[in-house]
Amino acid sequence: MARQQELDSRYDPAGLEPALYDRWQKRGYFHVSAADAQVPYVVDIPPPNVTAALHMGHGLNNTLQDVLIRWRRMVGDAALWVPGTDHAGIATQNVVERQLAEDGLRRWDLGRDSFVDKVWQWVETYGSRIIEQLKLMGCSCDWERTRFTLDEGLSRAVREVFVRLYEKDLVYRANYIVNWCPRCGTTLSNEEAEHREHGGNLYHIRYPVVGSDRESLVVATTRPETMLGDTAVAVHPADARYAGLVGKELRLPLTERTIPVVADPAVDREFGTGAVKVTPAHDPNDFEIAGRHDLPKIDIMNDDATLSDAVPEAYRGLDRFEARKRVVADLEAGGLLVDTEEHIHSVGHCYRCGTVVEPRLSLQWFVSMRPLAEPALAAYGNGELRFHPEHFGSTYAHWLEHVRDWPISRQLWWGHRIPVWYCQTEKCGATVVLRDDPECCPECGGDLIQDPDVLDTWFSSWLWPFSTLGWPDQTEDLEVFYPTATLITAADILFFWVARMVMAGLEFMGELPFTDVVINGTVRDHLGRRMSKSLGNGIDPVEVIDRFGADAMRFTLVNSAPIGTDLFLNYQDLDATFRVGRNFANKIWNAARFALPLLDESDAAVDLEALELELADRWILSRLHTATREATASMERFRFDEAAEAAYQFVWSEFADWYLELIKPRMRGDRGEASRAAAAATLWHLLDGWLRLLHPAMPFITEELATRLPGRSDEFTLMLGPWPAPPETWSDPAAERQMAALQELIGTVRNLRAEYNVQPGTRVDVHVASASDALRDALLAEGEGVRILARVEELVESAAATDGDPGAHAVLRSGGELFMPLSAVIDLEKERRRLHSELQRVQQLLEATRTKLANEKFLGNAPPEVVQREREKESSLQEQYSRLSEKRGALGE
RNA sequence: GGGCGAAUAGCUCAGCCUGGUUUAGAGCGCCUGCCUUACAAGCAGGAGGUCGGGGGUUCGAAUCCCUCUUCGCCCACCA
Repeated sequence: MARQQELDSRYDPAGLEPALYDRWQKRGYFHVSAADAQVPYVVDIPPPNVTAALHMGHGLNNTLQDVLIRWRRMVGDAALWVPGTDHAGIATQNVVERQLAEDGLRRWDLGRDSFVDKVWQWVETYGSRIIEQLKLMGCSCDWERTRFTLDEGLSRAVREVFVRLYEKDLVYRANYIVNWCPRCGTTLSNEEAEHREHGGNLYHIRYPVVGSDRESLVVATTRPETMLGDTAVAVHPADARYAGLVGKELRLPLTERTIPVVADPAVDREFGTGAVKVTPAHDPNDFEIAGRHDLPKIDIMNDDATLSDAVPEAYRGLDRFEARKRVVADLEAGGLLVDTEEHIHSVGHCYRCGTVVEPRLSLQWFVSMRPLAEPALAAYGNGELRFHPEHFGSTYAHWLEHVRDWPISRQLWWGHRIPVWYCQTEKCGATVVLRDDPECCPECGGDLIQDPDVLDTWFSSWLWPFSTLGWPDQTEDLEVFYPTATLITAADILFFWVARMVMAGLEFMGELPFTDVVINGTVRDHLGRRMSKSLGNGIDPVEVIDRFGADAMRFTLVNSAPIGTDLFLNYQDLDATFRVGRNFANKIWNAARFALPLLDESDAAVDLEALELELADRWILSRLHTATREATASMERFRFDEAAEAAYQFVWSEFADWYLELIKPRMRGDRGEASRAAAAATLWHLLDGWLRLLHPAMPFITEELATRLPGRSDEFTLMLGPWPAPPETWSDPAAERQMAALQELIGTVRNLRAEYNVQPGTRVDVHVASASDALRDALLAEGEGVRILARVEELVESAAATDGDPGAHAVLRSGGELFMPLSAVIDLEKERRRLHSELQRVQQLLEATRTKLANEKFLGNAPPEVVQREREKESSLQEQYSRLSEKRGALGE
C-alpha cells in the first residue's frame, strides 16, 4: 500500500499540502447546509478587500479563524466559516484609475457606465487572488458560500436597509462639514480620516477695525488660506480684552469684504490670541458658531482643493498649499502678519491615499447614529457581547458613547448606488427613496434623476452577518445560522466594522450578530513597525508557505501570538522567524516515521483497559489526558496560543523525549510480547490523540500521518473529529509521581556525568539509597529505562549509597540519594565545592521555610493545607540538608 | 485633552483576574559535550531574572491597592 512506504527524514510539506486540500474540498468537508446543521457554529470572515493580496495580517487572522472553526467541527458542531471579499469602494476605484492613468486616461474620459464595467472586469480577473491564497493556507471556508459585498444579494440587503432607515428617519440628507479627500474626490467618514501629528505654523494675523486707524484684532490660524472664507471673528463673551469690539465690523485683509466680531462661548480665551477667525464652510467649530450667529458660509474650494471663484481673483485656481504661501506672503507684505510660531497639531489624512483631507461644507447623506448606538452599548453593558481580551470592550464602549453621525455618501462610481431619486419637475421636486428603481416620479409622474453618489463600503459590510445568509429574504440559512458565534478580527476595524455590525444586527435582526469578539494582534516587524508595502518590511505568506509549509507558518503564528498581543516577525530572517513551526513539523514527522512501522492494524482495535499497561504507558496516557484537558480549556477561552503550547510541550518534551525512548527496548521485544503489545497499543492511541489535538493548528501534516496509522481506511479524515476526550481512567497521579521520581534520577545522573565530563560512551554504576516509595516502584518497573537513558551499567539499590570508592553524591528532591563511583575521573575538590553550593542552596530554602513555620500568625491564618505543605517542604529540605552535609563531612572540609 | 494597555532571563512572551504547588516558567539566542540506527530542522547538560522604581494591604505579593517613571495603541471640532 502506498501509505506504508518509507517516509523521508525531512518533512516536505510542498509535496503533501495541495493534494490534501484538494481531497478535503472534493469530499465537501468545508460545506455545511442548513438542513443537516444540528448545532451550528458560525464564523464570518472579515472580508478582505477585493484588491488585496494576502499579507501576514491576513495570515494571522485567518489562521486563528481556521483553528477555531476546525476545532468546533471536530467537536461535532455544524461549523460554518462564511468567506467572501469586500468591494472596497475607494481602494478598488483607485486601482483601476491608476491603470487608466497609465494610458493617460481619467475615469471621466470613459464615462460612468464603462468605467464601472472596467472595474468589474478587474474584479473578475484579479478579485479571487486572495481566495486562492487562503486555500494555500489551508483555510476550511465553505467556498460554496463565497460572497462579495457588491453582489446581487448583498445589493438587495443594502437597499432594503437604506430604505428602512430612511423610513425611520435614521438616514437624512444635510449640509455639514465633512472630511473631503481632494485626490479621491470624495467625502470620508471620521473613521476614514487618519489623524497624524504634523509640525506646522500658527500664523497670527491682524484684522483692522473698519473706520479706525488704530483698532484691530489679531487672530491665530494654522490654515491661513481659509481666511478668504471668513465671515466673522469670534471672541469669548466674557473676555474683557475684546468686550468693546463685539458688534463692530472688521476689514478682512486681502479681500474687499468686512466681517463682524461676534461673541461666542465656544471660544477658548487661553488659546492663541483668544480671537478666532470664523470660516463656517471649512471648520466644524466655525460651522456651529455660524449657525448660532446666522453667518454666511462661503465654500472657497473646488473639489480638487484649488481655490474657487469665491475668493479674490489673485488666488483663484491655486492649490490650497500654494494659496497658503501666497496668502502668508501677501499678508506679510501688507504688514498684517503679526507673528508666526511653530505649532504641532494633528492633521487628517485619507486612509486610502494619504492625502491631507479638507474639512468642507457639503451636502451628504448621513446615518443618525445615537439611536443605533444605544442598544449596541446596552448589549455590551449587560454582558451579552463579550470581547477577548476583555479590555477592548472599553474601547468599543468609549467610541459608542461619543459616536457621531455617519456620512455615508461617497462621490465615487464604484459601489452601491444610493437608492434616492429627485423629481425634476419644478413644482413637485420630490425626493423618492425606493426599493425598486422607479420609472417616473410617483408623486407627479415627472422625470427623476438618481442621486449620483454611491454608499460607503462599510454600509454594505456592516450587514455581512445576515446579508450573506440571504437576508432580506427569510431563508432557512438565516434561520439556522444567524446569529453567528464568534468574530475574529483586528483592532483597527473595531469601529469601522465591528461596532457597526452590532448596530445593524440589533436594528435589523433584533439580535446580536455574534456573542464573542476576538481581537488578534497587529503583525509588526522586529523593529515594531507596522508591516507595509511602502516600508518594504512585509512578509509574503505565500513565500513562507512555499519554503516552510502552511503548517509551519500556522503553528508559528498561533503559538507566538496570544490574542490582543502584537506579533513581531523579522522579515529579514524568515528562517529564524518560522523555525519554531518548521522544526516542530519536522519533529512530528520523524516521531511518526519512527512509530508508524512499529504498529499494525490490531493495535487500533485493542482496548487499553484490557492490557497490562506498564508505568511508562500509564504515565504517558495520564499526561495526554492532562494535555488534552488543558488544550480544550484554552480553546474554549480563545487562548489558541496556550492550546498550541500544551500540545507542543506534550508531543516534544513528554511523548518524544521520554515515552518513545522508554519503549524502544519493549518494541524490539526485549521484555516479551505482552509488554510489546501494550506499548504498541498505547502508542497507537497516543498518536491518534495528539494528532487530533494538533489538527486545528497543523491540519496538513496531522491529516497525512493520521491517515497512515494502520487500520485506517482511505476514507479516513481527522477533519470531522472527534475531538479527543481521554477517559478519566487515564488520569493516574501515582504513575505521574513515579515517573517524576524516575526523571529526576535520570536527570541527576546526566548532570553528574556532564559535571565530571564522563564520555557519552562510558557506562557508569549508580547506587541508590533511601529511595522514596515512588522511586522504588519506578525503578522496579523501569530500571532498564534508567540504564539506557542515563547510560548506567549497574543500578544498585543499597542501604548506604557508597561503596568506599570516591565518587559523586546527590540528593533527590523526590526522596532518596544517589552515589556514582567515579574513581577514574573524580575531582575531590570539585565534588566538595559542588556539595557545598548545593548545601547552601538547600539551607537558604530551609531557613525561609522555618521562618515561616515559626510565625504564629502564619500558622493561625494560613489555610491548613498550606501549612501542611510547608511542613512537608521543611522535612524534605531537612532530609536533603542532613544527607548533603553528611556527604560533605565524609569528604572532609 | 480623553480612553485603553504594557513594563518578568540577551530577545519574544506565559504566569497576575481567583495571593500560598515551580524551590519564578517556555521558545529563541548563548555556552559545553555528542552524527546514541525517528529527527544535527536533532540529543544531553549548563549559564542567565532584586518579576520597572517607591509606598501600602496581608501571616504571606510577580500576583491586590496607591503613586512615580518609561514605552505603545486608540479617540478628540489643539482655531
